[in-house]
Formats: sequence, structure tokens, C-alpha cells
Amino acid sequence: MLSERQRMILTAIVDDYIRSAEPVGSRSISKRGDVAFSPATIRNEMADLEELGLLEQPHTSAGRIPSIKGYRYYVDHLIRVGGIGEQDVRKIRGFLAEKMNMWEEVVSHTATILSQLTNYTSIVLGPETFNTTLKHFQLVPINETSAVAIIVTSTGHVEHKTVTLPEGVGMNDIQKIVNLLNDKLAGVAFVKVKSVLHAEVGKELSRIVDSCEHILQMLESTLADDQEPRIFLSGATNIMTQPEFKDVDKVKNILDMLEETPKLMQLFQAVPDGIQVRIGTENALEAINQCSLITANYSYEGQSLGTIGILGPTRMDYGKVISLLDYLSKDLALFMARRHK
Amino acid sequence: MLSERQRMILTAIVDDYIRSAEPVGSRSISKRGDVAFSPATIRNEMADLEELGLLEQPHTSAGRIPSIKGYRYYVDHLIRVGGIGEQDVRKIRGFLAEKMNMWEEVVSHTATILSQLTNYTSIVLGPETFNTTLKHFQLVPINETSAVAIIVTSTGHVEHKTVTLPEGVGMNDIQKIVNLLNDKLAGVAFVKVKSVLHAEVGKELSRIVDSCEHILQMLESTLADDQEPRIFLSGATNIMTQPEFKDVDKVKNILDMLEETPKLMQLFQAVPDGIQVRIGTENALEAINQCSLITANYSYEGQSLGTIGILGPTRMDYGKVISLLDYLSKDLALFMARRHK
DNA sequence: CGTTAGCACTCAGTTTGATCGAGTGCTAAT
DNA sequence: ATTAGCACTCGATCAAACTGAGTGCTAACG
Repeated sequence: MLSERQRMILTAIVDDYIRSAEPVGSRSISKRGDVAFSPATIRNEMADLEELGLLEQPHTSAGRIPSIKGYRYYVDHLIRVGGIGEQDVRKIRGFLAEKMNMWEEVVSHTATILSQLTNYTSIVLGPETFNTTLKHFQLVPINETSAVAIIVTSTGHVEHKTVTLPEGVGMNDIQKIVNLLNDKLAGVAFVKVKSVLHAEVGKELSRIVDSCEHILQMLESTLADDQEPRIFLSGATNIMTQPEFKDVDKVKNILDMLEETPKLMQLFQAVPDGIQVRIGTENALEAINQCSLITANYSYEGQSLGTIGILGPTRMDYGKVISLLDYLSKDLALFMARRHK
Repeated sequence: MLSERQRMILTAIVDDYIRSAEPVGSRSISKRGDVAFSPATIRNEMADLEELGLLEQPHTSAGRIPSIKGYRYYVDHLIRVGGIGEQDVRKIRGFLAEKMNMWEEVVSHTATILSQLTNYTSIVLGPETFNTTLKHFQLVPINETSAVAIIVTSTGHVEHKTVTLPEGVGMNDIQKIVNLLNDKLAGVAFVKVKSVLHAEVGKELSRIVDSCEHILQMLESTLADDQEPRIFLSGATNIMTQPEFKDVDKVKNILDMLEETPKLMQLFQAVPDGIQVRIGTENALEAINQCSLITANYSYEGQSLGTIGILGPTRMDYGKVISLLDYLSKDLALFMARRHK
């Protein structure tokens, strides 16, 4: 357990370091005013804090910087999550005032605004489709052998896919198939589509067309395939403004990671509800061992729809980012709720 | 007009510099073997080439590097566009063997493979829609006030958009509208959609629904709006492997530019047919004044469909990139032709 | 006993200066 | 016309010296 004075000093060091990106010395803390002790006293406390693993020294004659553990303590116990600034609120309001119908627009705008307000990189996962239902299905023939399959979900999300038609399927057949599917599948949750397809559609389909097997298979892969949510990135280059990322190689590792969808998915995998802070090596991926990732779910009626996140240096303005994510995730949830209805 | 010897020397310098990224001295050229003159002679020629503006010296006691004008001369007169390597061909073949139906997949894969084979950044513009025709139109209601409009083009491209429905439009009306539109607009080129909408659809529409004006307006914005081609980027971080881009600020400028769609469009605006090389300051954008951009159109029946491009340092392997772009743009045209049919 | 002033010590960062060597331009010889 | 030779230039590299922020320890202070 830390003493009140130790907590004050740790707070001061983290705050200062977040601002300046430079090791914080005892003198500069003493001069700040809010910790009214002499440098010597502060030095003693700092030595203790270092022994506890909360601070570290880049080298003997430098000031202290927070360790991962130090940031963790700061985030868990010391942080003051103030409301967000007026300017920020105004900017967000302005953005919400724009009339946007498609959730893609909303989500990508959210990503943009997040990265602009924080100067970090924002990553937003679009709503997952798995708990939505099918609203409408359509097959549009392109030529003799292929067609475009279009799926509209209850949330207004549209997926499309070009499929190859089995031979001997005519225009009439297609219309019948489409009608049948809309009849049977409309309102069915995506997770159940596969079983319904087998249980109810199969028999009826065999009455209509010959090459029933092929079509069923095609439909299955079309309808079941597309579970992965879309990823929106913004401000990927913002890390480069941070002094600790002056080195091109470090930056490249991170940006390469951001270009790879599967890695990003891994990063966001299984984030628990609410706001989650992962500092430095707490992240699973080596590439961002010097970064912190803060994520927040947005949900509807207890069901998590998607995630928004901010990636920045470990020396990140945690307070600001957390309050922003909190605000925007709720906003996003609100929007989705409106569409969900 | 350059002498044969000057041309040889210029070629040698450009080739060497492309390989090594270091100023090329007279000795090293003499030693290469293919220019069998003494360093002194070569030095004299180099001085002449510098006077002509084809070479420049970073500082007095350094070797020469090609100037923009030097690269230009090299590209226009000296370059040997060899065929592409066997390995590359094999890799492309392997990629073509994969069965891909959607053009989005093909185009994005093309971008990926281009960046992998060249280690530069590839930018691919998806086929423009303006010379395609409308194949199918659909309106799927989501709730009382909004619906998803879906457009399928003759090339199998799908666009969708959420629209707000005017009040008092019922399910029946929607079906009628959709039928009418498919009847009137199927097969109509996109450029003509707007006029057909006014000339033929307007009157008929007024017979069906009351709020004809609103709907017509909505349809117009939906159908006419979406002209801009999609952009596929790959290997954006590859510039960082180039020694001349060890500086984070330079890189940031370029990557920032790549994140901005309008800037990219500006870059690709009005590229003439065939293969186009823009070296350094020949590019319109300040951010890539130290880069070269090579672009190639892919077309079908004389009509340009889209563009593929490679962005790299001015010190780029022009020969390789040009032959690769040539090969792949033809491949892409072939694929599109198949889909077009 | 907690706090603080004083002081020797440490060490990264910067400056300075010397050295190195790749490469040039010029001149004179071939 | 070509080339060998040579003085010269100038960035790059390295070590030595210097600077100063910051520490840890000790002793004095209230």
C-alpha cells in the first residue's frame, strides 16, 4: 500500500512524463508546487517507488519514468477521468449533426474523429452480424454462369458476393429460389441460417430444381461465410509524431501489424465489456509492446455489437482517451439502437 | 544529343545507384567492366553530363547521382525492359489459379502481389462504373422510415446505400417502384440514368404514388451519386525499407497523403493510356516530390477501366516495375473482359 | 524521527578536433 | 583523345574533453 505522498509523487511523475516524454527529476516535481517537499525527500520516495517496481531509471543519472506496472497503478488507482473538453464535445456534436444513414459512414467517421481528437491511432470494429437476422435475400444473374448474391440484414447491413451458378439453372429457377429463401429465411438469425437451410429449405428446393445439392451448398457458403466484422482505421501515422517513435523500424513494425487484418482481430479478440486498458507488454502482440491499447465495447440491450479502440504509446494520455472512448462508445450504441429498432 | 559513351556511363550510374543508393564514383564504374575506360575519362564525361543537368553531386567530393532529368532520360532512352523473372511469373500464375469471382478480390489481390513483388507501395483503382450499365435495382425496407437501396451493375459490381423514405410510402408502393425502375432502367448506362429517370420514369411514377417528387429526388441522388472508383492500397510501409526514407517526417508526409482518398484521386487524375512514369517533382503533389509514380491503365475494348500504380523512391527499379505493370495490367484487363461479357 | 541542505559522483549528450578516405578537377605526359 | 598523377575537398568516423541534470548518501536541523 502506498502512502498518500507516494501516490502524489507517482501521479506527478506520470503526468509530467505523459506531457514531456522526458525522464522526470526530483527538482522539477518539487518546483511544480502541488507536491511541497524538497527534492531530497522526493528522491527518497522515488527510490522506494523504484524498489516497488513502479518507476524505472533509463540510466543512473537520469530522472525516473513510469514502468508498465507504474502505468497500471496509475490507471487503476490514481487517474482522474475528467469529462471531455468543451472543444471536443463541440466537434463531436458537429459530427453527429451530419445526417448519416449508413452505419459504415457513422463508424468510419467515428474512427476519424477519434484519431483527430487524440492524435493517436483509432481502430473501430463494425458491428458483428452474428446476432442480427436476415431481412432480405436476392440473386441477380450477371451472365450464364454467375450471379451476385445480396444479403440485407435487419440492421441495414448489406453483404454481397459473386457466385457461380450450377449448370442448367434458368431464370425461372432463380426467381423461385429467391422467393423460397425469402419466405423461409426472413427474420431468421444468422447463427440459425445454416440449420434452417438444411431442415426446411432442402426438401422444398428439390421440388423446384434438379441440381438441388449444388445450389444448397452454394447458398450455405454464401450465407454462413461472412461473419467477420469490418475494420476501420484512422490516423495510423499519428504514432510518428511521438518522440519515442522517431525510429523508422519501430514504426514499420506497428504499421505492418495494422495492415494485417488477422493480427488486428487477434488484438481485439475477447475484449471484455466496458473499457479495457492494455499497457505495453500486457498486449499479446510483440509489435506493440511499446504501445498501449484502450478499448471500449458498444452494445445494445446487453449484447456487444462491436469495439472501438485507441492505440498510442505507453506514454498515453489515459485520462483523456478513456473519457473520450466512454463518450463515443455510448454515442455509437445509441445510433445502433436507433437503427436496430 | 549524347554520345554512345555518355549513354553507357549514364546507364551505368543509374543502374548502380538504383542498386546501392549511394553516389557512384568514376572508379567503381571503370571497374565494372562494361565501360572500359579509365576513371579519368569517365570523370570528364561525368562532368559533361552534370553540365547537361543529367547528373548531380551531393557534395564536392562525392560520386554522382542521377538528377530528375537524368532519370527521365534513362527511362525514355536507355532502359531495357526485360521480361519479368521466372519466380515472379510463377507467383502471379499461382495467384491467378485461385478461383476468384468478385472483382474486388481480384483487384485487391493484384495490389497485394504487386507490392510484394516490387517492395514498393502499390495503388490500384477499381474499375470505374461510368461506362457500365445498370443490371438490377432493389429497395429493401428496414423500418418505417428507411430502406436500403441496392444497385447491381453489368460488371457484377454492387453498390448500396441507406435512404430515408418519404412519409406515406407503403410496402405496395415500394414493390411498384422497384418494378418500374427495373423495367425502365435495366440495361441503361449509368451516365444516362439521370435523364431517363426524368424523361420516362417521372410521369409513370406520379400515377403510382403521391409523393412522387421526393422519391424521384431520392432515386436520383442514389443512382447518380456513386461514381468514384474504389482504391486499393498495399505495402504502404514498404517505403520505410528504403535508406533514403530513414527520416520519420518524410515518411509521415507520404503515408498521410496515402490515407487521403481525394489526394490519391488527384494523383491518378487524367493519367493517359498506357504506361506513364512520373519522376520526383514531375508529380503534382509536394508530398511525393522524392518519389516516382508509375501507372498503367487496364482497359476493355479501348475503354479505360481503371489504373494500377506503383509508388517508390525516385531511385526505383524502373525496368522491373514497368514490365510488371505491363504484365499485370493486361492480366487485369483480361479478367475484366471475361466478366464484362 | 521525518525532513532537508550539501556534496561527491555518475553518465548521457554535446562539442571539438584529428584522422581517414573516397572522389574530384586539373595538368602534363602518352 | 586518353590516361596517369597529384593536390585538394569534404563528409564520415572516432576519441577526448566538457557540460549539466540528476542521483545517493551523510549529516544537520526542528
